[in-house]
Amino acid sequence: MTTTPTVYDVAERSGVSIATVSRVYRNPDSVRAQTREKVLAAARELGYVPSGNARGLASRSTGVLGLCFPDYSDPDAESEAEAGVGDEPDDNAAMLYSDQIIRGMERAARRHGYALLIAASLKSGPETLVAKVAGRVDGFAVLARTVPTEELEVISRRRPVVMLAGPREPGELDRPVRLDHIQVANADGQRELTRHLIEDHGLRRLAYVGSAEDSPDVEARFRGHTEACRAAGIAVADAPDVRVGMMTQAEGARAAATLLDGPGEHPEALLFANDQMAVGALHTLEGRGLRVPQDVTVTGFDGIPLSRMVRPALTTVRQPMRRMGEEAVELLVRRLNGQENKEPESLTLPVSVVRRASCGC
Amino acid sequence: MTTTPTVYDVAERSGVSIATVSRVYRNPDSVRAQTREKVLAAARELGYVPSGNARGLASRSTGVLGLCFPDYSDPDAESEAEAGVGDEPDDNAAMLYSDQIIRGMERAARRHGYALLIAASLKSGPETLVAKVAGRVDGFAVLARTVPTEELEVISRRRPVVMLAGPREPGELDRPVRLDHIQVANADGQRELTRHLIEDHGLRRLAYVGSAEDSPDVEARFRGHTEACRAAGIAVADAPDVRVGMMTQAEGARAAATLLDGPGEHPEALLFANDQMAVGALHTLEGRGLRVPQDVTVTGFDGIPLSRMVRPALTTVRQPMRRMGEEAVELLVRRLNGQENKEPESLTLPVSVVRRASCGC
DNA sequence: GCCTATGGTGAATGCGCTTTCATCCGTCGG
DNA sequence: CCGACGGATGAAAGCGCATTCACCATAGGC
Repeated sequence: MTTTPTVYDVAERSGVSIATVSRVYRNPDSVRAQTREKVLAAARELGYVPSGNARGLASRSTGVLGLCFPDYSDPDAESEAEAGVGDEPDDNAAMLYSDQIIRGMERAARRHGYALLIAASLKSGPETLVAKVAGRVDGFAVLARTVPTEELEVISRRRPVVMLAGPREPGELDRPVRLDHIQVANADGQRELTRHLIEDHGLRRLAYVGSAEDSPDVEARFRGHTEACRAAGIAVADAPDVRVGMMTQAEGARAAATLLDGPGEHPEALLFANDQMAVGALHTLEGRGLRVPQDVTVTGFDGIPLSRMVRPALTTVRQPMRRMGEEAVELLVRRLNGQENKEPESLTLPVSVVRRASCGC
Repeated sequence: MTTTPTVYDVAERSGVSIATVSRVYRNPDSVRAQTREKVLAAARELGYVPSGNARGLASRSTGVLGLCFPDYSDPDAESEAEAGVGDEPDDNAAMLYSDQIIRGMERAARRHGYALLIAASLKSGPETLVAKVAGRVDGFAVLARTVPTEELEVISRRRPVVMLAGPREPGELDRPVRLDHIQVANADGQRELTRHLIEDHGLRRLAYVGSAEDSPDVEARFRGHTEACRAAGIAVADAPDVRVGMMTQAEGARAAATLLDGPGEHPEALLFANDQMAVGALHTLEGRGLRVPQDVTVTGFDGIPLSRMVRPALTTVRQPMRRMGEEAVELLVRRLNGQENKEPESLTLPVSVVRRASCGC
């Protein structure tokens, strides 16, 4: 690897100008076949690989879309899993959320001729994410509040940005940042699920487990739950019955214990704001000899693969995460094709209640 | 979006030179705090986002690593899944192979300060992949034979490339392309698993199901199987007992049926070259009222999450896919840090037999 | 009080490519 | 036989940044 060959080298070797070399790659038909072959041969001999940077710089576009997502990784769980001790259910399942989005975006991006640049937010350097992603892509998606609002504000003035889940309009109330936005019908889904438990299964004593973080998604889910309860004349508190720190299996197991150990009769149904926690609860219940759904009903939210693998299979609300990734790309592509100054769009994807064994269906 | 601001605009607005603006981003400490603030303020006002392209061009590196993987997508399965009809087990599980690698690479890349550019191979334009990925990254990994050997040959002369799984040295025999290479101990794993069935469970009539494609991985697994059989004095054919086209659940189910319907006593154990097929076989067996493992033993290979969710849980060989992704990044990073002209490395990652219910453990 | 460090800054160059615009040559109509 | 015309190619001007190198001021050192 002395010095990597450039258009100049290829041009010289094939006896043409750099403009022609460029044409061979960008618009082969505009070059005489014979000339083209000469150039390609020279390129092959030299091991010429066009510089994406130079190309992007000169043409003012990269052909790459980006995705920023939060740093879910738990270093401890990670190393433990790597060590090969036991199966790593939590980790595998937990990742699927962002994985599905990646998958969806990748596929849609490919259809439109884009590649996908992914980066998890690093809490390190100040402008790390901006530099790493925003500067290298034509547009990108951000998972919830991965990127500081202020940065988003600056970037979104120059590049299409679509926010996935999370708040509709981040930023101060007086100066909101308006972005394209895609979310799922969290409230609708949970409302329907709760309604199902109440009306179809005749359950009345429901307990809801949400998260402590300020998550618009979880709030919306709880709101749906509340609405369904109110509609059925069931009293509900203003806040979830239990709030956990992280929405993991371990926390779900703990929350279940808390609810069962509470005063009075235990709830007939434990509703969790995600599947992870619900699965954790299943373990707790099994450990205590309580049968699901005969003794207690358990439900989740998300529809991760794990939810249908556990016994009993989990009744949950399926989120179309892959579709969300795809829609994000579609939106970005639309923006890049001349819709720059249209008003921000907000898309709400429908969810579906998946009735499985854990609610008695 | 009139014209996007550049260093020049920021420089002018803050009354400094472009060199200083550049310093503010690349090496903040080398600029007086007061000057720095001025610059950052101007940048904020203008909505300045440094151009990754220009940066990469000037500094001759991108800070991005790449991954090319095959286009697994099955459009039909896809749309069906999106339509929401039923759960989509096959799809979810099938993707995990590359997802795990992505995850591993992403994480390792992040640790080293790189972002990850992913692209599935498109059979379209000639130099698509090269242009899209190779030109934009500092180095990249290729999953098996995703990229035409000839392209790889050219690219690898200029960029670190590591091949994941697949052949050790692609290319013509007389002119092999030597790349860094990471694989798993396919033969070891299968040998150990087969040995386990023979010695620990006393099974003798084993049937192996592989794939028809020319896959070095599957070949290696079958070789391990063969060795274990020979070592135990059991006769085996030169080829798998059944070869399927794609290694899917459906094909696995079909293969199981074929084996059970064969002449004479049916095999005591069905060994599959991956988990997908084994899971499919489980369905077939259940449908016929055969108990696993009492009537038939079933094993897989890969250790995908699905393998432990099914009933009975599948005995299999776990591949450290995530680790493979991580090692790929480590290798690339090492190359990028001055090991350019070292001999190609080949790394074989250990696998582990996971004994679960489907073999009687 | 002169000379040398030292830290902060600006001028200028080049990274490798795309993209007009101009040029050249051969061809065709008159 | 001449000018117009069209296709293939070359010349040259950036694209936005990093990076010497030179420069200037100030701070010490003698």
